[in-house]
Amino acid sequence: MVYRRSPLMEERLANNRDRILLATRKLVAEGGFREAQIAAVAALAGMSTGMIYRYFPSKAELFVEVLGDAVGAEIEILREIAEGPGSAGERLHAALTCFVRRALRGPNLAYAFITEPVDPEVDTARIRYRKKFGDVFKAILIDGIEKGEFPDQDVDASAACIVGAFTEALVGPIGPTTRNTHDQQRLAESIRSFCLRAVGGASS
Amino acid sequence: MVYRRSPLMEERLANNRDRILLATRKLVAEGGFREAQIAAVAALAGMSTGMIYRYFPSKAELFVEVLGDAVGAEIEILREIAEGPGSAGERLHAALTCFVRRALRGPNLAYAFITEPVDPEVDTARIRYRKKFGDVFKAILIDGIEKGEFPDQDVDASAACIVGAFTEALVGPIGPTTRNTHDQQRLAESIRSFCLRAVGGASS
DNA sequence: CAAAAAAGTGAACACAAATTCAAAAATTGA
DNA sequence: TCAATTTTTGAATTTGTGTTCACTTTTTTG
Repeated sequence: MVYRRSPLMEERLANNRDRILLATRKLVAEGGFREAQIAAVAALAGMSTGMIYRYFPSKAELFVEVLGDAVGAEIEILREIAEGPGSAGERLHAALTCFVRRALRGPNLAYAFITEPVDPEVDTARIRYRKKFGDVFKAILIDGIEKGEFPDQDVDASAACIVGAFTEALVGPIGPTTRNTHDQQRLAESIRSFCLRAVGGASS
Repeated sequence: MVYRRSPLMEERLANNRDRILLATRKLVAEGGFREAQIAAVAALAGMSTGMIYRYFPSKAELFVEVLGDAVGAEIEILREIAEGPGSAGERLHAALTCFVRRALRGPNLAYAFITEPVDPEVDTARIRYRKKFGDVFKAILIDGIEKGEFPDQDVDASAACIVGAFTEALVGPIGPTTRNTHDQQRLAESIRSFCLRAVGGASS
């Protein structure tokens, strides 16, 4: 054999992979998954369609990875808050605020990740990731209940309800309406209050 | 002209239309929208594919109508509760119970109507219908706030949160898990408590 | 530079469904 | 029954993309 992958090449390959992911993310952020056809991704990444398949076995897996990366980042942020200092109520408050704000900042991306219709494979992943979001809240709830801050409750259901509540409250307004900062803050505040009351912590 | 549509024919036509709707509903209930291809619908309804297009301009519009009919029926039931007797808290309690129960009874249908990936046209309709669900709860909330039963709150946000909360809490378990009646009742109870606390009414 | 191997290309292919439409069957009124 | 008209059929067409693969280009090493 007279060819062996050099470190430089290695780097270029990794680079290509990143470019694909980046291009996909960008397209999804702009026009949702439906705008992110392989041809479009390839064009934006400046490579051929065939190339994509050198790095990802299928469009679905590419999407799942993009979804996972984005969700993973969000969860990391949330987890930091969840495991940080403060009472359970405070942390829940902070987590909710943070999440709603971030979702409103990138409406299309949020829509795509929360509910845009895609193929079943991607959807399965989405459900998994939603569960992960729930787990972060669940941890706070368990802690709060242990410390007597929150009343006893079905933490799985409550966690799911929290995720669902802001999901729904966000996606409605996200689609067509573009809101100003003031409205956004009010919305964030409303959702937060709802969830905090629901969980039994301080209402405002 | 020697052909004029007779009343008998008129009836047959209407019948065909109903058969199409029925077949579609059935297929969706069994295997979601994805199983309800035009060919399958036609086969189940006992007619040719071309026939479908005599009654519906496109698959999307057929789906929208099926979705609308099903949702309309649910909303009718909810509205009856909402406009019925009892305190706002009681009515909210009843409405939530009813909704969760009905959804759990027909899991696939609920899944299809709540989140199954479909094309954008249908999805737009779905968002509209979700809003309608929200409106029913919103009405109860407004009433309850007026009567001093619930604390003042952003009723739009709260309504959306309620819809989102049980939607999420239901769809998770709906997909793979088939639950027994006891679990279902617990789940219904959990969701209900969450929402009632959130709204500020009696907790249990 | 040359040969071997891998990376990269993009037009062609595959595929699954929705949709159409020319022809066949059925209905109607005389 | 017959001609006019409508309904019904289902094979063929269309459509939109994902995916492949024979070929070209680039990279690597002797």
